[in-house]
Amino acid sequence: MYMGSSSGSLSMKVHQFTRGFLEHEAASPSLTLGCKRLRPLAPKLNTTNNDTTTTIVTPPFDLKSFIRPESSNSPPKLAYNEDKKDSSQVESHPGGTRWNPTQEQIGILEMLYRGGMRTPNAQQIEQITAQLGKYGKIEGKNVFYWFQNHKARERQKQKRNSLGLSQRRSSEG
Amino acid sequence: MYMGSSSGSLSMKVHQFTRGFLEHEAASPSLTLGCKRLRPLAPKLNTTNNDTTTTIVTPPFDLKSFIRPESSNSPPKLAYNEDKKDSSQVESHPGGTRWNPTQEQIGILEMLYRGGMRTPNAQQIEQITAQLGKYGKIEGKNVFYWFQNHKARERQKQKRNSLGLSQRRSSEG
DNA sequence: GCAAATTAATGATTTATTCAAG
DNA sequence: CTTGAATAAATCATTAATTTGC
Repeated sequence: MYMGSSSGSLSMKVHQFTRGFLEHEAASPSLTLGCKRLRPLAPKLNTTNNDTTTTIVTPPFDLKSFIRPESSNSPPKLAYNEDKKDSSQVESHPGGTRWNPTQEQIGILEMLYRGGMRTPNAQQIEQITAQLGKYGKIEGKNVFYWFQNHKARERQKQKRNSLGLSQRRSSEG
Repeated sequence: MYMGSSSGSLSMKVHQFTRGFLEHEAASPSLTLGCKRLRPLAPKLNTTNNDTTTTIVTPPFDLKSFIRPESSNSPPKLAYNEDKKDSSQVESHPGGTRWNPTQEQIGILEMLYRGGMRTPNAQQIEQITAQLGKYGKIEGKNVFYWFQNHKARERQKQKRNSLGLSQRRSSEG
């Protein structure tokens, strides 16, 4: 683990608030969880023991509306928007499912990474996204994910490399 | 990555002293609560082209601006008002430390969990938060975290339990 | 009966793993 | 195979219970 703390200093309580404003798609589920009408099915919230006769104002919200029939994590990744409020014109990428960074973006990101940045916080991400947005469509979450993945993968490579070096002495000829 | 909860004109004002959160934060990517002005997150076609007339060519913007050494800004957590308890005792102070759920909130959450909900998405969380907000201050990220933690800890218990049972089976008979 | 110290519980963050698109 | 995206696991950090001493 990294964090760079918890190694002796017992007063180290400083932690940087990194992630923050990543935006994510809602992955609208198939079920319509309309919040318009809720069925007053719930009888009442049986609170533990109420010494007061205060009737808990049971919210008329239907639990079923929340509970997803299937916890399948494979929601339709359709690029649709059930509630297109701000339908901006789509860029030149049709089925744009995921961010495909441009060279400029990658370059800048790597530059930042090499510069020492590992987990930018909301503020940083905001700026990075703003800058990278000039070179192509990008969102804050993309920046966040990129750093996460890049860091993780660099470590993987490092690890593999390290192992490889040890073994690499006989084969590989 | 989350944002505030609320639906409404809830003033998202953070009383953070030094936290420096420009906005509410969230950690896991899965939520998408729209900001006041930001759209509720379009799945992917939501790129508001921020076309500023700023002709700032900005080279590669200052990397340093982003890369912030930890030592640079380490605002003391502060918030240690141990004996400072003369006025704010309500749970309405956002500048609090962390969410401490009420029994009602826990009850509803457990109810939902038992109902089968595991990883509610933004939409669900939005509603849950709205409802739970009636019983006490709460944010969307709290709901998200709760489910994450609860699920994980239930599994831990299950695992431990399972192991215990396995051992018992041997000498059982 | 209260307060400091300790423990237990759990909210919040970070990291590792996995999944899926290209 | 590469890699963005998502999830789960592990960990940290803080708060509430509980214990201990006066």
